[in-house]
Amino acid sequence: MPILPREFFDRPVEEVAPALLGQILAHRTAEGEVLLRLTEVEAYAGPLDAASHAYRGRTARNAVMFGPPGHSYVYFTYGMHFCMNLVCGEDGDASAVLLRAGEVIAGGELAATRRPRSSVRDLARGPARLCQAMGIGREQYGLDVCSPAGPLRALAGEPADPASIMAGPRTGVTGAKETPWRFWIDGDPSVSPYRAHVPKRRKATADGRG
DNA sequence: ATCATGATGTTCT
DNA sequence: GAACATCATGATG
Repeated sequence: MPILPREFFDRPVEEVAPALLGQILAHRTAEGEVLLRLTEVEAYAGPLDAASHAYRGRTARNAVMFGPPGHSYVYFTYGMHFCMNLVCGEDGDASAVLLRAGEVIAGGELAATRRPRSSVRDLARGPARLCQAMGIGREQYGLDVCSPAGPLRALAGEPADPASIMAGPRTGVTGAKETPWRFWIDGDPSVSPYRAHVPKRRKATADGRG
């Protein structure tokens, strides 16, 4: 299976994101390899996008976003989960595509070991589940997915039929709520349910009740 | 199927 | 201190 060339990622992020649907993410570890067919993604467009991690400029966490395309941006969130992006655009654009869901097409046994209580359908249905099933964590930060010998690679699959690609608002973000940069394959069972962002309530309210 | 809620700790203000 | 690109679970229809 051929690898995706760097030029694939070196385009505007809103163009790369839908093109990623149907492509394959492969991750090889000592335990084996898992292959995932991407079915749902979200585009984030650098410092001008209020929903992007690059919105307030470069930090230690988002540094890889400001580098060349075709690299992985992995971040830790909610105290327990990892999510994974692929850097897009020209070097310095700081745009990236969040990998939200996919279908495990090889290495399902290994993926199931990593998510023992999950049904097959839910193995990579959601960005944090995807990372868990694929074995993605801090160690995979900044890897070049266009490197043929690398452990983490983006492979050329069967691109999704353009007629089956849907677009809508991004999930769980507070800024730029309207921008329809979530893309998914219509009707695919591995696509995650949409959830609008809800601010968390603190334990105690300071308004005198309770 | 939906809804509500607690868990957890890093990052940024 | 507050926010956070989430998930599992338990209640309910």
